[in-house]
Amino acid sequence: MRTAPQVSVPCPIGRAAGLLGERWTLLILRNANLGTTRFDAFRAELGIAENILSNRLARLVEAGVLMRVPYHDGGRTRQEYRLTTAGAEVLPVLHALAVWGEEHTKPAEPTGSMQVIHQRCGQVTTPGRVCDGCGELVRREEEAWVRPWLSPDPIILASPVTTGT
Amino acid sequence: MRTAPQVSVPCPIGRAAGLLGERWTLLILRNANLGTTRFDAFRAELGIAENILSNRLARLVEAGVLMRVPYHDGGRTRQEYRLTTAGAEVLPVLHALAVWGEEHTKPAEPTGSMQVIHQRCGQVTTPGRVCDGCGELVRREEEAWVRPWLSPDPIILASPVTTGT
DNA sequence: GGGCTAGACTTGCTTAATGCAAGCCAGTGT
DNA sequence: ACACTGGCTTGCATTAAGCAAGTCTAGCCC
Repeated sequence: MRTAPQVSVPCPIGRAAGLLGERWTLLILRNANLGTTRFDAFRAELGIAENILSNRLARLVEAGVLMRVPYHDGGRTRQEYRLTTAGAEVLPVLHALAVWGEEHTKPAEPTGSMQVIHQRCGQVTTPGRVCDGCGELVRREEEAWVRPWLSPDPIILASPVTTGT
Repeated sequence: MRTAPQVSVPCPIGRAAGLLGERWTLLILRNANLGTTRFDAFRAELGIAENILSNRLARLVEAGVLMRVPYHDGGRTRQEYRLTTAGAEVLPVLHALAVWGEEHTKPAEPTGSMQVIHQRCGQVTTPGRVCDGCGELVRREEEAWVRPWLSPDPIILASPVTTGT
């Protein structure tokens, strides 16, 4: 399959789209930002075929967007896929997609729509940098998403593995 | 090929990604936002196969993101593809991708990087809603992109066909 | 200590999407 | 009358995606 066609074009949008615009990739990153880390969890949440998931995760690790981290599970070592800083920084892309999708597409059956909450002030805000409610910058650690078709509880965004925080 | 798998899921990001995240779609919309309207121009600029382009344009028209508009070419009628409001509103997605791509990907050979200019104040700004230079909201009509690997001249964004403006 | 189970993958095969080349059609310029 | 251009469509080969089944590791349970 070799590296995607657009990954080294001069246009940054082309390069970003070459990686992020592959099928499943944005969905994987969405869920990773919501805290999913394990192979099986991605598989179950997205309904993606396992070979494709394996392929996508490998590509995202190679691109430095996810990082394979060993973790301890009842005494044994397993792997999980954690966001890197680069992975966390696709958040604005997800925000933009959420806004556009909310505005210009329709779900099959009406459900409560997704909401972004600024935990610091408790207000619902439009996905973006600044809170509609209090006007402050929404820091990632203070942002939570409500996805009512899954659960009424807000989900705080996952923090990236940082070699530095 | 039927309508993409994710287009009616409850998550707006999934719906947006189901449409925009198809291969070529973001690139087509990028170029449409930069003023490309004709089939042949898209084909030449993107190097996309004609049957795929035909398919994508049809899908984007169906989704209400582009609109097929007849135009006059030396006496005969041809078709062009113009942005609708929905198409113009993918701009924030393109901005977010541009920022991410600039930050986290590398071109094959170093070229001057893409810049966004706020024509009102003349400053270069980070792609986004607010101008870094003057602090004002950047309106679409005041925004121009410089893509130095193609030309040093700024390109003003295309305006959508509006049934109302 | 033998079988069971969970997580994380591979492998093989089928179906769908992509890419390439060629062809078509209407109007236009020569 | 003929080549040409823009905008397609059709056919066929190649590549990617989806599905099912199998593998491997290592605890865990009795």
